[in-house]
Amino acid sequence: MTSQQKPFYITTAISYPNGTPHIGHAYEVVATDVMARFKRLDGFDVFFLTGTDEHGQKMMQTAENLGVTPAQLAQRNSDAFQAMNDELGTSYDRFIRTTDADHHAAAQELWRRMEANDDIYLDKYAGWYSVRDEAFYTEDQTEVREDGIRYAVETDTEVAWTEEESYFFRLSKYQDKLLEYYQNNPEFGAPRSRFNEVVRFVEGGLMDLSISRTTFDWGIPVPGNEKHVMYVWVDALTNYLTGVGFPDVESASFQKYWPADVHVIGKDISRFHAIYWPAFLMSAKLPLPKRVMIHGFLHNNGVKMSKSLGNTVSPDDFVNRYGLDQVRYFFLREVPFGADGSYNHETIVARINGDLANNFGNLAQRSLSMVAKNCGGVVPTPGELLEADQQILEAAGNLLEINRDAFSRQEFSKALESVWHVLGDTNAYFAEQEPWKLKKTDPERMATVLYVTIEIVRKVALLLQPVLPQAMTSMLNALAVGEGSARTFESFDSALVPGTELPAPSPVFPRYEERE
RNA sequence: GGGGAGUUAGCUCAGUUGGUUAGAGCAGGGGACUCAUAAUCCCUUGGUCAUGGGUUCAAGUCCCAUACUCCCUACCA
Repeated sequence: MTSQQKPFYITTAISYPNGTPHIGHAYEVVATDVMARFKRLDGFDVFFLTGTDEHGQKMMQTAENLGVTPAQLAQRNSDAFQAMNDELGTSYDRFIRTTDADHHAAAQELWRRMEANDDIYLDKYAGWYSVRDEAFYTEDQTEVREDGIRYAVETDTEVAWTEEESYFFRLSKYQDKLLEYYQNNPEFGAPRSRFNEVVRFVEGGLMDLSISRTTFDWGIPVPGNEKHVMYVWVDALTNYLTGVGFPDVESASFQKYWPADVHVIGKDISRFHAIYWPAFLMSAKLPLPKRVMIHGFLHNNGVKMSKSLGNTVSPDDFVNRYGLDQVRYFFLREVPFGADGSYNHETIVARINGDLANNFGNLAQRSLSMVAKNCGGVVPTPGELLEADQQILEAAGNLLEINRDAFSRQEFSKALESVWHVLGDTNAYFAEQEPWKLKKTDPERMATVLYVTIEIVRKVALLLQPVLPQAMTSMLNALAVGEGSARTFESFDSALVPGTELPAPSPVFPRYEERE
């Protein structure tokens, strides 16, 4: 890392660890990891933050039910989330926990800054409260039924008029400022349809936000009033600042990385990230993140996962069954990022066998094994390049720019599609040139065709490292590509050196075979 | 109730500021090849672009209506 490298700060949402991780968590983390790896290979100084959001009433309750302390529960499940990250090969730079000491300091400093800006006041939070739901409802969300008791319409639970002292954040003050920011930064929220929902919501008017609680104490105390703990979202969102050194705004880390380039989040929490978070930051007089990328949900065969249906799949099961790189590839290739997606066994196997094993794996294997058998196991020396050679090389050569462009908008499936288009053309090129015939008629021409083919495999392997880190390491090893800068995008436009000795090739992507 | 997105080949989806015979991948059918992971290549069958109107010399692409699907409408990725 040199100081000249451009910084790139990317985050996932932090997970609420009152349960163990599922496919949805894995999906988000993998996508973010791919983005981080891509940027690193492209010469950026990347900081990748992920972690767990451990405070709040639900954690307390879950802990109580399990007969452990909140801290114990948080530790246990946070560890499970970190283990998932490690299993998925996630290249995070820090795994943050909202129970970390520096995070306490950061959240309290954010609070003080908002307070100093006159955006926090003490009032009463009143409404129809359902003890069972732990939620307040507005009058029109409730109804008095025949028994004379008032119920929450949505959940059929009894409600009672309750008043609780609470600090409020002047969110209403930021309505126009937010709309102006959206207007001036049309790429702030993506995809467009999700961002529209956010904008419409703000246009509909913003009410001040209750940002503290007095009914439990598992949280970060409000500075100057220990009776209150911070609302969990004030606490949670601040993690993005803590991760890079806040409250020390003069620190090298904070100076370099803040504001964040991308917050990757799920569609259920877009409001917190695209409305509350920028408002908090405006209030605290801190720069705003550049982009909030909102992804969709994955459904098992179109059906939502649930424990009672018995169709839950843990990331663990997935990886053990299909393989890590295979799962990473499937996540990013199958579903346009931002849209909801569906997965099932057949589709996954089709991707693994069709795309990875057949189109790509086999192309590498057929060309490399010909090199091994007919070129003395070294990178062949190409002769004069014909038009067919130049065309296919040019198509592959364009891939880096195409991928940069797609990645800048987190369009992973588009990026991968462009790569596989070239792989398809390369298979056609290979078949058309018939190097196995040239072996007898024109060995020099054969050498050229093989060279062109394995050079394309090299370019593609470089590009696919973010998605397929393990397999592409093998692939680049098979091409005797050196470590270090030879494996970054800096070397994309260079080429294999004729005469370089190559190891004996073996298939990189096994086909998925059904068990009997 | 209000708001957003969508409805294109069997399946998953592309279709730029409206312009000639609507595309891709997978699946299906036929053929070729033998370097390769029974992989690959070539050819090919599939669409009245949800429905009904309208604007236009010209509409999948703009406008209106209808039907259906999904999502948002204040705290689970």
